[in-house]
Amino acid sequence: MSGRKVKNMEEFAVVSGISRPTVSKFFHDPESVRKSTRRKIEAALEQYDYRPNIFAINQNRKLTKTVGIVVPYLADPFFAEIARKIERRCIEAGYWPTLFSSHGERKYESDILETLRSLKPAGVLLAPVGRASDRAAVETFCKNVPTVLFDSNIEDMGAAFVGSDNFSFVSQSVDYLTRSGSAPVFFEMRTPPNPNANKRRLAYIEIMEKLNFKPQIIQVEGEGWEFEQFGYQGAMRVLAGDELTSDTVLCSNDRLAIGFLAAAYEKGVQVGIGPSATLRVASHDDHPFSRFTCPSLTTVAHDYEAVSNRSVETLFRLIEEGGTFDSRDETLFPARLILRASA
Amino acid sequence: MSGRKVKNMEEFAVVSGISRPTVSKFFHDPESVRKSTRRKIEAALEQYDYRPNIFAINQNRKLTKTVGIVVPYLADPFFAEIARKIERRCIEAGYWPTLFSSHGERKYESDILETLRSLKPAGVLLAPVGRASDRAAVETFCKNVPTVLFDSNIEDMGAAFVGSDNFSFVSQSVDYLTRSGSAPVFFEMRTPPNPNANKRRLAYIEIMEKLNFKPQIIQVEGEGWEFEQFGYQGAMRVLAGDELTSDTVLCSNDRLAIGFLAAAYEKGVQVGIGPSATLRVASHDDHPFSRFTCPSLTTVAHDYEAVSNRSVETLFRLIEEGGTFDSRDETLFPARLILRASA
DNA sequence: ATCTATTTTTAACGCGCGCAAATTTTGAAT
DNA sequence: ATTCAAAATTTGCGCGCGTTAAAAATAGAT
Repeated sequence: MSGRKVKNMEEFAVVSGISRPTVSKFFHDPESVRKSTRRKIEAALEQYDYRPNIFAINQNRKLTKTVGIVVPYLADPFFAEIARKIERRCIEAGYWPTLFSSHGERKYESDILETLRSLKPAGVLLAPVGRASDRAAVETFCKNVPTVLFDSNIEDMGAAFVGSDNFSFVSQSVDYLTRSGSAPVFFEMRTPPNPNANKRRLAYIEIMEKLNFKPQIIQVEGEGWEFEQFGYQGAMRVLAGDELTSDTVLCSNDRLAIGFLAAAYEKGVQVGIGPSATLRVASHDDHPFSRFTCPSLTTVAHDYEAVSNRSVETLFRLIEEGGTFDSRDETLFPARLILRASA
Repeated sequence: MSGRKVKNMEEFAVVSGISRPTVSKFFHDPESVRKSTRRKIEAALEQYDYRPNIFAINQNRKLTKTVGIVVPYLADPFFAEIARKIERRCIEAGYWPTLFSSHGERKYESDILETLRSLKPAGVLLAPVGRASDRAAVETFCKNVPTVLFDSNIEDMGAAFVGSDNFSFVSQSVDYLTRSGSAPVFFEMRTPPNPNANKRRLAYIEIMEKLNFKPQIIQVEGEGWEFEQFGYQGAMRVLAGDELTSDTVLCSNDRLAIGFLAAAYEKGVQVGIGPSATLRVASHDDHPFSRFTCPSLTTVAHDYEAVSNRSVETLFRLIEEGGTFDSRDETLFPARLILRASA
C-alpha cells in the first residue's frame, strides 16, 4: 500500500504483470485463475490498493451483484435486527446489499422502488409497509425485478413470501394464558398498518371459539407506526373505564404492550403473575426491548434467524432460476413462547 | 406508460424529439432547458417511462450525487432516528443517500469505508463506532473522501464535527438533581464504546466539584452495544449491595437507564419523585423509548433536528468548497432537560 | 522431447452516458 | 426585416470495465 496511484484496471494489470482480461476474471472469481497468477495479482493488490470501479462494473453486467433490502420502519428495532441479519447473509454470499426504510409511508416506499429499479439489482427483499403500500406500484415492481416478500405478505405479489406464522403466535399465547389463568382480551389497533395484525386478530377469534371462550377485542386509535404511543393512550382510557372484561390482556404486538405497561404503571395497576398483581399482559414478537419492560414481557418470539436465512436463500434461488418460480410458495415459520414476568 | 421499451437516452431522445445532450441536460436540471422542450420531454417521459442508467451516469461524473451515511449501531433507535432525518435532508437536496450500520464493530466500519471509497461519494457523514474505530483506517478515508463526523468525535479527523454538547447534558441534569433533591451518583460503563461517555464523566466530575459535592462513580462491566443489558446487570448488583451512596442516580445514557429501571422494578425498588419513592433515576439522550419506561424517564434531550440539519449543511458546504475547509470547526448543540416521572 | 488440455494474452468492440466545441436554430427585441 | 443572445443540435471523444474470438503460452503427462 505504498506505490504510485493506480487509476484503472489497465494500469493495475500492468503493475501486476498480468493482462487486463485475466485481472478482470480474477475480480469476478479469484479461484478461476491459476494459482501463480492469483499470487501475482494479490501481491500487486497489497502494494497498490486498487479496487475496480463499481459503476463501470455494473454498467455492462446483465446481472448486478446488488441486492435491495426494504423494511417498512427502520426505527423499529425489530426491523433493524432482521435487516442486520439479512445484510450479513448477503455479504457472505458475495452480494452487495443496500438498505432502505420506507419510514411507514407509501410515498417513501414507492420512491424506494423507483430508485431500486434504476439500480438494476439482482434481487430485492421487500417487507412492505402493508396497508399503506401502493399495490399497483408494488405489483409492477415485482414484475420487473426478482422480489421476495418477507415479514408482511401481500397476496400474489413477489415470487415468494417468507414470514412468521401468525396463527402459531396467537395459538401459543392464548393457550398459555387460558391454561394459567383466565382467557385474554385482545388489545390491538383499530387500523393497523401491518396485515399481520389482521391475521392475529382472526387467529385470536378462531382459537378462542375453539376453546369455547367468547372473543373480546379492544381496538385503539392511531395512524402510523408510533405503536407505543397508541398502546399507551389506549391503555390509559381502558384502565380508567370498565371496558376491561378480563384480568388478562393479550396485545397484538410488543410495541403496543410496551405502551400498555407504561400506562398500567402510571395508573398504579400491578401487572404480573404474583399474588399482588391484578393484571396479566402478554404479547407477540419478542421485541428486543421486551426483556426490559416493567415487568419483563411474556411474549411469543419470531424465529428471526430462520426468517432471515430463508428469505435470503429463497432470493438467491430465485436469482439463479432467472427471476421466476413455477409457483409462488409461502413459507411460515412457527413462533416460540417466551415466559417472563408479565403473564 | 404504454409505448415501446426505451433502452437508453439515445432512443429516448428520438421518441421525445429532442437531442440527447439536451435530454441529458434536462435530467441534470429540468430548469436548465427551455420550457417548451421541458414539456416535450416530460410528455415523452409519461409515455415511455425511461430512467437514466445510474451506473453510466456516475461513471463519468467527477462529482457523484451519492452521499454515504454511516452510523455505529442502527438497531439503536437513537441512530435510526437521526439517520432518518439526515436521509430525508439529503434527498431534498437532490442527493442520493446510502445508509450503513457498523453494528458496533471495527471490522464492519472498516469494510463500510472500503465500500464507500469505491462508491466515490460526493461526501460522507460518519458517526464512528468510537473506541472500536480503526483510527488509521478512518484517517486515510477522511483524507480521500470529504467527510463530516457527527455524534461522536475523533480529534482532528474529518473536515468538521457536529454533535451535542456533552457538558450541557450533564450540567443540566446535575443542576436539576441537586436542586430538587440530593446530588447524583454517576452510573456508566467501565469501558464505554462511545467517546461521549468519557466526556460526560469528566463533565460530571467537574460540575460536582464546582458545586462542592464529591463525585461518586459506579462503573459497570460490558463490551459492545447491548447497553440495556449492561445497565440491568450492573443495577442488579448495585441494588443488592450497599454501593449506592445516594438516593439519586444519573445514568450516562438512556439505554443504561432502561436497564437500570428494569432491575429496580424487579428488585421492588420504587423509583420516582413521589413520597413513596426511594430512588431517583435520570439520564441523557432522550431515547425514543424513554417516554415509555416505568416510571417515565427524566432525561436530557439531544437537539436531533439541529444536529442532523447542521451535519448535512456542513457536508454540502464542504462539497461545494471542493472537499476541504480552512480550519476544522466543531459545532456543539446544547441539550434540553426533559422532566418526567423518574427524577 | 512431444502432445494435449488448460490458461493467458492480444485485439477489439460495446455499454450508456458525460462533456466539450462548433454550428445551427430559436424567440424576442429593435 | 434585421439583429443578437440564448438555447438546442451535431459531432465525437472518453470513462472503466465486460466480453469475446483467435492466437500464444504454459503445465502436466506420456
